[in-house]
Amino acid sequence: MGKAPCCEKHGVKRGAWTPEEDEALVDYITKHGHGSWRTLPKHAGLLRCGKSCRLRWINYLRPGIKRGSFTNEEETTIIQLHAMLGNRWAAIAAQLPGRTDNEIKNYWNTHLKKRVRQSLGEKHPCLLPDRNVQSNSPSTRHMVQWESARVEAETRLSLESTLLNSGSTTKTYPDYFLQLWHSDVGDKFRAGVVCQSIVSLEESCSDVSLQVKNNRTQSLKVSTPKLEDVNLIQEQNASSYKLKLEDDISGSDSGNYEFLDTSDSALKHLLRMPDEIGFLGHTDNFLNLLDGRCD
DNA sequence: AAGGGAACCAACCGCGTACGA
DNA sequence: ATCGTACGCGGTTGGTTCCCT
Repeated sequence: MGKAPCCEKHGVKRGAWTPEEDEALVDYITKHGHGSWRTLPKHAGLLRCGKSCRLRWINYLRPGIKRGSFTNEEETTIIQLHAMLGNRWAAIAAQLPGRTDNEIKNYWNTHLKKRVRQSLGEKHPCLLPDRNVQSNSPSTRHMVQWESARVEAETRLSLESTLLNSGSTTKTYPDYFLQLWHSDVGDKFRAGVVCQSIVSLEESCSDVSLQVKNNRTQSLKVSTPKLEDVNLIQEQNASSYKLKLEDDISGSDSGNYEFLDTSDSALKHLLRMPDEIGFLGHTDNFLNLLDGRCD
């Protein structure tokens, strides 16, 4: 089916919003609610497309938006959640009241990614793509980007595999997701925070994507648990969890670069993670979880 | 002082999906 | 079941500001 254009291109203003436009948008939404974003600009007397209005409202004008620099606690939360969720900015933003996905995404790309990479590079150089592979050739750069993505994906998969094996070992680490589960962020998930935002989180991870080689992608629909199921999720036993994880992983073939979108599966498993699963180590900083992988 | 590159961030674009007809 | 529409999300762009030489 054809994709409908988001808005008429002619007669629609673009670029930075003026204070007058902001005022008009705020006034209208305050009085009438946003209703249909598509028709809102017309009703509010704005020469903007609905999409633009929605973005402006959500990212800037909405009440409760927290401006200014991120606190250390927020930074830590972002880093830890990103380790679990990947680039699911909306899901991460759901854990940071007053922060928008766009803001978090920008902050990650401009501040945190670099810092985390630096930190990883110092402690765990093997997790970074080969720094010697640098080229101005577009094709080579493209390959480097692919390789970088593949390394990251394999690292995630490897960590998840380690989780599987942990049942038969008494080694203290590295139960990546389990440790995260028992970290500060995991505490928040288990406590009320996860209940408040469970809907948005579940919405954002309602599909598990299966990356197939040759860039073919197919979607595997999974059912979205209802709020009342949250308690049940907590009660699932360790063996069923492990079996589920094994099922997911056995369908992938890391050698051929077929792998689960472990960001999604990780969150899904986290939300189903039973308390009974024990783990013997604990650390607040997820970077520490990688200790021992490179040594 | 100037200009060039880097950093930052608001806004845009395209895709996937939910939902109603 | 199919199609059309609207919405939400993540990636990307481009304008502005900052910083260094």
